Amino acid sequence: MTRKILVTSALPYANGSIHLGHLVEYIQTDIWVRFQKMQGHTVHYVCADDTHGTPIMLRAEKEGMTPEALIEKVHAEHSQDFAEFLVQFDNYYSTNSEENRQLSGNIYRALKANGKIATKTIEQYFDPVKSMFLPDRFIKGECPKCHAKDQYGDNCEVCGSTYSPTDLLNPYSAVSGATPVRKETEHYFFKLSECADFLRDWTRSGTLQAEAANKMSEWVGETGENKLSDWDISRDAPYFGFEIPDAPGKYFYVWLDAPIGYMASFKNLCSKVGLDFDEYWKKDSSTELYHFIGKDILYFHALFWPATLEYSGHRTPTQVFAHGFLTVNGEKMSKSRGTFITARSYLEHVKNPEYLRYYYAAKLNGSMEDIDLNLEDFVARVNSDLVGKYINIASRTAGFIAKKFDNKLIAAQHAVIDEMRAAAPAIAEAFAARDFARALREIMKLTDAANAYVAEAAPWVVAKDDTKAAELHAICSNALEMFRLLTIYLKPVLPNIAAAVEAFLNVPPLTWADVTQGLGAQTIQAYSHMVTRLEGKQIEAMVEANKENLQAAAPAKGENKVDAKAETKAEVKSSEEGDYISIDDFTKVDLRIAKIVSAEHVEGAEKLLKLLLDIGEEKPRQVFAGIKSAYDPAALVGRLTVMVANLAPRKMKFGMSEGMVLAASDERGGPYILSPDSGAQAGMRVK
RNA sequence: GGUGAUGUAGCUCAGCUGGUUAGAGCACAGGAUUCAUAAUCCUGGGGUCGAGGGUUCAAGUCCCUCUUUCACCA
Repeated sequence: MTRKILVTSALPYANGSIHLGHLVEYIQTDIWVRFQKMQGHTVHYVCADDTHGTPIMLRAEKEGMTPEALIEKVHAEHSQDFAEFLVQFDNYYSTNSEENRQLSGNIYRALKANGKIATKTIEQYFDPVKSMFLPDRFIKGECPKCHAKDQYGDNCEVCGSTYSPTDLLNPYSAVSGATPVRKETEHYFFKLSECADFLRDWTRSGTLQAEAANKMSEWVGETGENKLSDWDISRDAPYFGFEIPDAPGKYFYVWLDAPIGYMASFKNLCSKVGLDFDEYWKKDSSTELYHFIGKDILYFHALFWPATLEYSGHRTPTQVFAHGFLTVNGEKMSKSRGTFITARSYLEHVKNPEYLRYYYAAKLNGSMEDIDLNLEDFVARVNSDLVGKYINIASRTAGFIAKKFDNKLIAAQHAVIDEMRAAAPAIAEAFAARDFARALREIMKLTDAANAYVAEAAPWVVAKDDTKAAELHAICSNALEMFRLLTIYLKPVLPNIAAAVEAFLNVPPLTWADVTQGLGAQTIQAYSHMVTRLEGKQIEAMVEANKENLQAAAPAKGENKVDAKAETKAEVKSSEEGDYISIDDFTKVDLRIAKIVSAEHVEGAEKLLKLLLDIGEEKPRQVFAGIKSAYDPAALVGRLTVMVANLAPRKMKFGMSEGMVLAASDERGGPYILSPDSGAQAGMRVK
């Protein structure tokens, strides 16, 4: 029976590049989709860039471009990266689309008609300098529990406690540095609390992996527990997103319209190729809908999303497949170790995307466990399995067919071939269950059997005896039939190699059904090598290159809005490592607490503020600091900060600069100047 | 802190509802082979299955405590 299947991967945030962590998901999904297509099913694989929200708005502003221009640029980069990794979307769209605006509006109206929308006035922090309400991530301050400084508005990374931004002590805006004020605002809520019974049933009805269902039980609670609270789906202007239809100045929170982006991308596909949108999304649809996601966004896909669909009159997902994260060499990806590797960087150094596809496939088993990219193992595994075993079967036998038989095969027949055919259902089952690791173990076992067959049949011996030409012909034809069968099994993982094999064997694109059809008496093309070995040097170069990127304080690396936090933690950790300096090196730097006596704009300077800093000397130091973009001079006067007091004075266009103010920044924001704890006095040595 | 996962040979991983001397690939050692971009085949060494306790005729597999690593806590 031909199934109609709609598949999605999570939408990457249009705020950074695709990296190897992202690719776990797209490669996993792509393999599954290609497998299902080979089965003859009708499959549509759609995705899109997730383009809305405060981080995009602020980044566009920082880069001096419109959000639309930013997301267009990123969309082109993402599309290119995916294409080169052979991730074959049927449509790769954007959440900032007309289809999405309409669908989001329609769903909102349907939810409202269903009594699932409520409004509530809440009090939130407001940045008086930027005139905007601040998301939790953009408020920092002192942890109310452990008093650690500079913690985010939702939880403390030092003591791990969670709280709301209004609990923070001495809060400040991470956008402008200004002290935020509390301000009331009306927000729109989706009444998730009323959906508990539905969600309890839905999450336990086989739509989730067992581990994920457990996790959801924890969140949904038992009947009567009322663990779910309503979901805040609105944000105030300024916000880059969709304005709520009947609420001027209010915008849909990015996580409301992001999953609707799946629908919008599909709708766009429908208009291009003439599909029936409603057939796939109507309430009683008989089609199948699968979402591949990372375990970090289960909450959105297993609670908000099915509830949104259910109560807006749509079908709910058939299944949600969550996968784990990627570690590199057993640790979180780290920029300082050079293991925070972008898709682009991989393509530049390693080039062949199928190595990575194969390695990921060999590790993925359909569970939520993290998978490890061990770079040494990667090289060994790819070379051994792909080149040494699989490709070798053709490489070692095709020569005889060319030299002795004018590239003609004879019909193949052998017990090993039968064994390979018999394995097809088990391999298919493993692929379908997303246990690619098991599928590949089976396939490599068969590959070993093929090589053992060739070794035992010893065609190079048979070839020396002209009376045994028929035997030689049979051996090599058998081996190439085995090679063809293995290619069918590997095709979802290695589409390019499979295409090369199809050309070599002179056959139309292989499908799963071709397992039962023998190659027969067939003329093939001359063999040319299809895969070269991966050199350890390429990996080393890639890692080195990614280390260099860090020092260049380079362009934004990829981050999902949810990934972003994980990355923050990783960086905190990694900064403790790396090369060491001696204490003597450090004490050469004379760091002093400085009081900002005055701060003013510098005429003609785009980035600079002129500061006068009191460090206990007779006369305050004059320092030019490149912090104009983030600080209002008036807000700086009177603050304490840290300066380098023994930096050689430097003559600048605007006057002498007699030191340097320390500030933190990277692609996530900044600069943020430092502040000492209360009690510090101007002139104190920092050591 | 709470919750869910996780810890099996040097490395990466299998081990289903508990049942013979714990498996694979890679790496390593010895042998064979030379068709294949040193690939392939055969043989072998190597693990008190994170630690401790318990249930059972029998536990890597179930229960408890501790511990490692990861994630989530909207």
